[in-house]
Amino acid sequence: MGKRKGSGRATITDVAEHAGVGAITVSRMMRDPSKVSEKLRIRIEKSIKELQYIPDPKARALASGRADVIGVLIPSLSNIIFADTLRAIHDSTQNTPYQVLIGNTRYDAQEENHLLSLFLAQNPAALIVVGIDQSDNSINLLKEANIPVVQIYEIGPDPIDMSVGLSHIAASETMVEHLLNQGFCKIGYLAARLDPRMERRLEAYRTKLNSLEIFEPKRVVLTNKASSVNIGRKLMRQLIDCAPDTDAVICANDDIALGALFECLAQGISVPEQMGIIGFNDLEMMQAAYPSLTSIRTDRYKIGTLAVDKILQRLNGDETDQKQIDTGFELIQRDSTSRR
Amino acid sequence: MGKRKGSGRATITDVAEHAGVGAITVSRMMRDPSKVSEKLRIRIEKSIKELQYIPDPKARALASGRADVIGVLIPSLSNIIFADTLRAIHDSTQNTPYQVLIGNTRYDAQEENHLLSLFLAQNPAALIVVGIDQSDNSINLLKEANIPVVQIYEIGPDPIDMSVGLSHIAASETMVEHLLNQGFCKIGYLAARLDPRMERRLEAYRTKLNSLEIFEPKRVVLTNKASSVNIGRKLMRQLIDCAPDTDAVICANDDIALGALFECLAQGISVPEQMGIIGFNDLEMMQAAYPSLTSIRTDRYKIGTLAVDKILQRLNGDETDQKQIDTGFELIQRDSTSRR
DNA sequence: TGACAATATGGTAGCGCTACCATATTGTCA
DNA sequence: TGACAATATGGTAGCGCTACCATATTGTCA
Repeated sequence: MGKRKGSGRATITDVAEHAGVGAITVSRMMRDPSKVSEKLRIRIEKSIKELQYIPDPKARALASGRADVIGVLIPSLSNIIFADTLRAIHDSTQNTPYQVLIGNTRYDAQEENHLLSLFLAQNPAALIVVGIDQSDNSINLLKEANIPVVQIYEIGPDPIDMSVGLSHIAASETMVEHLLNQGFCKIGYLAARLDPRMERRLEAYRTKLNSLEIFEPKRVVLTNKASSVNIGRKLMRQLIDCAPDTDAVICANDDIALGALFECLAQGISVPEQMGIIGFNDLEMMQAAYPSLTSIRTDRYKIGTLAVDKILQRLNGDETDQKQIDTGFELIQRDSTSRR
Repeated sequence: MGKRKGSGRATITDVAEHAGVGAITVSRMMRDPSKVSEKLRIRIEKSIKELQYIPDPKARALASGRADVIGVLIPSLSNIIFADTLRAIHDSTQNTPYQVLIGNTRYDAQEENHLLSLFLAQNPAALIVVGIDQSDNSINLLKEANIPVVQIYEIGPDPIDMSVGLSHIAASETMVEHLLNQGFCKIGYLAARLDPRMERRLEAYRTKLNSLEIFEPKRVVLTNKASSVNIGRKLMRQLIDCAPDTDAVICANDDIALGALFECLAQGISVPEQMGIIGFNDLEMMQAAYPSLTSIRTDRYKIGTLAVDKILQRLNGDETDQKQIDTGFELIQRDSTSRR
């Protein structure tokens, strides 16, 4: 008798003995049934069912040197934006052998680097990271890992491997242009704690307004606190106090936009007549708000789906021609900015 | 030379050789430094640093028969409610060796059962599941697994092992009583696709109103679609059409409550004068809304924290006296129901 | 029909750890 | 100082798979 107690569950050896075949044949049959004759296939399948055999992924990973794991590093677990993409990633891996492992970087490059080391120690099949602002250290780890890597949400000039996202600069410019087209000209900006993508949008707004010589620093209201609807209200209140002639606000995201709307409602400021409001992400609530809120729609579910698609393609050996996918964005115009 | 290529990274054997000790001593030192003399400890630590050694969790798990993994099965990835708890679980496991593995059951008992089998094949250290309505099959798997199991969000009469949550029946009764106390008496109910906890709350509302002989079926508006702010608007519209004399609504969650508020704003129905609105969960936006929205605060972060605490206690060998924790709830009264 | 290729199956060793046991070293007490 | 316990360290085998190679079986063609 062995001196080491196993898990108690059936192993591949049990199945092999039960079916009267070699263990390796069972292994083959599980990974690619076409490599085993029909006769044995049926016998093995029967044994698997009878013994309720479920392969042990960690033994598999140890033996093959590759875990059927896709690591995902996201900056926040309680941000619905990332949750939408996570859902897509889970959905897309649903009928594959791949398991999703989530790491929360808390918007911290060092934490990202640390998690990356931990994840790589598990030989993941692929990795998904958010944004294009990884530390040099992380970039090296990712490149040396020699596995498919997808950067999501933003596309930039020099992807580590593949990327799926959009240009936040272009999106920001579109927001400004839309407001100008609607006749707004004293355009403010509300933003809470900035992530790199928000920073890029804010910067693009500044650049754009500067180029038109209509940029006024007093209309930019920032805080270091995390985004929230309440913060949106506070920022709006502050803006109205400091620059009461402001006629529209670009909000760093939809939560802030909703807060801005509530503050206008509370102060009796009519939207869009006295104040235009535009958000970013187009959360579902933007359409339901009254007045409904204009926003930039970003297809976060699609980003996750495409990221996994790219990864699976590569893992299946298909070289991708397209290393960078621009998922674009769409300005959804609603009441909150419709003046004409 | 070995015929099998390793990962390329340093292994425990490399560290052992480098430090001039046995591999098992390195293993010991990593898991419990106090079991190794200071002399060797320092030497091994130096070697670990120089070789940048990171232990391979899957090899560790295979050898020890137990993975440092806490499995979490949640019904939805894009529901902020679960995200809050997930964040707590991640935060609480941050400085432990445990990794969090998330499964998305999509509110489907069969999928839950399937994921459970897959998770158990990995010998997780513990499991967290949502609610108390697991299938018999799942309950058996969980009991046979012989590991700490925590059911979260709801507490019931017969926990599988441990549970951390609240009584949704009591919460619902509190909502009804609050509305009655505020002078509302024609109380409606708006709900989208029901999960078991929502069902329990709806049922408690029915029972309560029936016992007071003021229950009227026409005031209950339901749909099979998923909860959303837009659905909240639609349900409210429907309620106003079918039962225009309704003077307050209990909403299955905050999204629906926010939608109900917007519909009232759109129709010029004053809140709370003509219509009281109460939500459930107390999302951050409830406070920021105008008028602000009454809701039941549930401490979702704390639920996650306590669940992990209980698990870590048990994994450390401390038997818990308290197998069931009632995290309670708090009715946060705001403008939307404040009549007096 | 024989030579060879293609296909199907299996044995062995090894992935990187730790459980289990053995042994060497140190400390404690009469 | 000797006997024994406590402490520190190490060797070996095994966790449950699969890579790699070997061999048996079948098919194909001149």
